[in-house]
Amino acid sequence: MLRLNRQTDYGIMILTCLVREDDKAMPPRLLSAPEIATASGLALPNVSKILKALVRGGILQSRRGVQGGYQLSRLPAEISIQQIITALDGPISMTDCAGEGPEQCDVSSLCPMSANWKYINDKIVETLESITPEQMASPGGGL
Amino acid sequence: MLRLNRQTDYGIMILTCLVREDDKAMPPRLLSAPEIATASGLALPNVSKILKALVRGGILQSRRGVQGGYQLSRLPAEISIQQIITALDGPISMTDCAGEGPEQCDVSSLCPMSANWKYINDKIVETLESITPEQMASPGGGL
DNA sequence: TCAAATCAGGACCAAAGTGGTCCCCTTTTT
DNA sequence: AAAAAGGGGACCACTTTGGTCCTGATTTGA
Repeated sequence: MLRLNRQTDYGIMILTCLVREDDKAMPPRLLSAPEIATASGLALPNVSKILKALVRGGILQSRRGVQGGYQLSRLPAEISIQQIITALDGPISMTDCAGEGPEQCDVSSLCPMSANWKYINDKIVETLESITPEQMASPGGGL
Repeated sequence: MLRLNRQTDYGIMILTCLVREDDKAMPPRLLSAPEIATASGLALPNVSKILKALVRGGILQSRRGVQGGYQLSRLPAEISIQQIITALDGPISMTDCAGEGPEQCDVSSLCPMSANWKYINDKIVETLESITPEQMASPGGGL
């Protein structure tokens, strides 16, 4: 069905929450995992797992300890859906041929499809790169 | 990883084979599943399964009996990657929200993301609709 | 200095999905 | 009637996903 996995879907929901909060509070304060779980309506353990992945992906920054929590690591406008997908689901790669790095395809040098798959892949990445969670949060979104 | 399943990948390979054959033979002749398996280098049982799905999806026509086989059900230029994906993997639907039909999301009328997901989904469908297996078969492909 | 709060990392398991093969039936030709 | 095809689906091993939980490391502040 060419569907994002659910973690990624949740991740985007979470980011839209955080972007909205980030907008409100100036300077932006840290939100703890339990707070984010409540705000998003998702279960804490799962939210926690997703937040950690978003930190690893460089989208969020975290601070441990009392009064610790998470915050965006850059401006909302500089975060794209594409980046979130990559953090939670790995790089987009429609087929083996479309992926980066050493090709597994035994005849990659001969196969004409390889280059075309890369092109298609890039097109989709481009589309997802152009959309921010900020836009996702508003009904019209300009989309 | 946002990857097509392997059946779909194979399906596109098979279609590029068929398009090439269709080009050669005038009038186009039927190709049997074993012939297509040989031409594509894939295992017969699997090829057979995929061909059946492509018939159900309206992309191929089949004829049973001796001298039976498969052929394109319309001109190569009228077949898109998108159609093949839909036949073998169901309609593209990045999230539950992005899908057609009755929404499962409990707050679809409130959720601002729903409309935006549909927009993103459409964009991707559009991209895949614009590419034909004919293009996939050529190294440059114009892509 | 110690307890509480908070994130980090990963183990773990049930459930679902995928990939691939095979079987039996129907249709068509000779 | 026999042989050559496709149609439909069952079946199962394997992998992936979704979700929870546990243990350890850090930070704050009383």
